[in-house]
Amino acid sequence: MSSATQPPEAAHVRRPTLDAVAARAGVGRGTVSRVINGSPKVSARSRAAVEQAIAELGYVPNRAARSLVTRRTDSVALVVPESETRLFSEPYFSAIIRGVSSGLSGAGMQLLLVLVRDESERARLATYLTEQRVDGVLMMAVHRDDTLPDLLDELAIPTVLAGRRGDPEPLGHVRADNGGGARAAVRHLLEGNRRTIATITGPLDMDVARARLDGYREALQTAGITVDEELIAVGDFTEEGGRAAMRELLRRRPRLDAVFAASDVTASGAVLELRAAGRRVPDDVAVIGFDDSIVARHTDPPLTSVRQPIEEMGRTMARLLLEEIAQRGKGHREVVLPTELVVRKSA
Amino acid sequence: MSSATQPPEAAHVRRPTLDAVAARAGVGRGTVSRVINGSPKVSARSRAAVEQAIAELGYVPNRAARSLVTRRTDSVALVVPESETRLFSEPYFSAIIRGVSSGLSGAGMQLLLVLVRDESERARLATYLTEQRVDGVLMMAVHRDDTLPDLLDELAIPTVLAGRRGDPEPLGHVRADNGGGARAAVRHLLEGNRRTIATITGPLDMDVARARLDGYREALQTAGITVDEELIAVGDFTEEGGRAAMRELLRRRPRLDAVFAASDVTASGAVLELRAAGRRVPDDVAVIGFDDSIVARHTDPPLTSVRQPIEEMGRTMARLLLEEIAQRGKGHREVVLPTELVVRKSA
DNA sequence: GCGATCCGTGGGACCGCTCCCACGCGGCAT
DNA sequence: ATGCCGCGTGGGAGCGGTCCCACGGATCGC
Repeated sequence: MSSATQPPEAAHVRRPTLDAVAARAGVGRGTVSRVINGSPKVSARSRAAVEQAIAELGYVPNRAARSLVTRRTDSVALVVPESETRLFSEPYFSAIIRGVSSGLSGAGMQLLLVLVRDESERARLATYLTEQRVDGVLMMAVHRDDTLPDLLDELAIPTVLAGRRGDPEPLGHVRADNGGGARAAVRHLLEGNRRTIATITGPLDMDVARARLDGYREALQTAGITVDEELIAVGDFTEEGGRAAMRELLRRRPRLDAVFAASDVTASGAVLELRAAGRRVPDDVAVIGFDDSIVARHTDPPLTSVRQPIEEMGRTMARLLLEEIAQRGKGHREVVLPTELVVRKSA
Repeated sequence: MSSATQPPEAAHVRRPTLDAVAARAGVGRGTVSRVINGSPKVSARSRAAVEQAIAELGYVPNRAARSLVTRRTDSVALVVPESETRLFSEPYFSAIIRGVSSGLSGAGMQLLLVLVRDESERARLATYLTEQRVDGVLMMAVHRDDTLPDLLDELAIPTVLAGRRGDPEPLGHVRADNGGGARAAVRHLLEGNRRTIATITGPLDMDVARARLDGYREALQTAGITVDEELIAVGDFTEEGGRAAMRELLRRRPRLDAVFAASDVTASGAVLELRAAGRRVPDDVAVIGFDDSIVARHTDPPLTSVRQPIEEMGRTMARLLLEEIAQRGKGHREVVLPTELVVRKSA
């Protein structure tokens, strides 16, 4: 396009400024600014002139200049404890991001990804957030004793959590209906005429784990079955944890005929251990997982599992955050999204 | 901490500015700026005074103001075609992000995540990048005919790709030694006395797929075996593609005794199909996958697979990009990282 | 017909930083 | 003593927007 007289190191061409647009359109800076920001107080002819000038010049406002004066950055941070990216059932991470990104797109908001590796980085993040660097924060995988959310609350930075730390949770958050999912799973097992139903939980300092355990209890009680505490083993969402818990359960209650695991990975560990013990799945023992992750489709037999609408959760988080940013205090809500039992071969 | 006389809606406390620091330290603005940016032309006593003032005030420079004048944003974008996040062996995505984030941390660079959903978003991204919004761009999953990289090249925006579009690739990029990994896999099969070794490729418009296929060919030729084109089936990295390709291969060459698949997911599809056809894995047919993803550990039997150092790739991408940003034109390099065969039960 | 009202507009002030120029001052050569 | 050099330094001039005030002209009511 451009001719040969350009300097070879053309680095960073100067982009047209608002002044340039104003000059070309034959109006003042203020008017151009108004057009860009959609103010109604502009005559039709001025608006047309400005819009044409913008198109001709290929003008795009400078973000830095704008945010210097507006004190808004038009970007939000998604904070993820690095330790969790590995542990969490893998697609979860991608799906949340996909959802958040989709919920943000259209609002012209940037997504900043912040992985927190260790305590020192966690401290640095605190400083970081204290600057006026983001308009809001999304947090994944918050533990019960995590203080970062409190800091955010204190700094009055709009925040939305994925899941809650406890009940009640003062901050806005989105979560799946973990209890409902667990109840559905146990109900399914009962309908399959299983009577001695065990469960392997997640770490009980996480609300998801507690909620799933509570759902398990409720479903049994509703069916008029007394909960046998010996049928409850604590896991940690890992495969190895699932194996260990399963061994323990088999020792305590050898005649169990079903297991509800709080994650697919845990369930896959349980299946391995059951097979090692000579039990057939689902013939002797039925197994249900949670998450409906990729693992569920690839175990042998494929796992019946509770699906949570992860991408939808991400999208909802973004929506809540945008609302909260737009009108502080109006938000601070919680949203619970439905789960769904996906029946495969293991139960 | 603060007393009760504060207004209830304390929103956005005014942070101290550089002027405030200068006043407190009893120096000029210029000196404070020099200290912050590590200029050597500051006397020890001035520096000490400034540093103390900064600490006392809890001063943090305003990013927007700085980048307005420096024309740097201190942030880089990671561009990911949304379609790929689903398709790609899942942990890949997380691992790259983890690596990039780790490579970026310390350099004080922000990571912007940009998922490109469709063509319209792709076009918008072009505009977006034309603004002075990021100092550099990382791109994942580039296809052969992707024009975005060319645009970036044209705009003189430092860019590093994950993988290359073709050979040669003018842009800086990082990739795994796909050919070497494939050769190692085939060699392993040969050492296990397999002689009729088939392969299921990925989509051949992607360099990774081609490189793995080439590695397969080379390993056979090195062993003095003529490549039988009927033993090559084209897949698409999906499970269903793997099944279809496997069916086709069994039809063409019923007596094959090994399969090298270009991804774990493909391999898992192949295993399912082999079992459906009554073949035992690995007894009758050995199978090797690629990626060493989570899927590999959970199939039955667990897959022997070629591991690529994904996180390391992300880290390296970040490093190359930072170098390129620091001194344009010096970079533009390519880095190839080694792969490694992980032997499990399937071969 | 005249003042009050309103609408659209131009442009100064400012956001918080970096860049750079000019200046003061001490040390050294002359 | 005089000049020169160079090191530290202060502060003015922007960077490219938004905000808001003041102003001109058309409209309105009486």
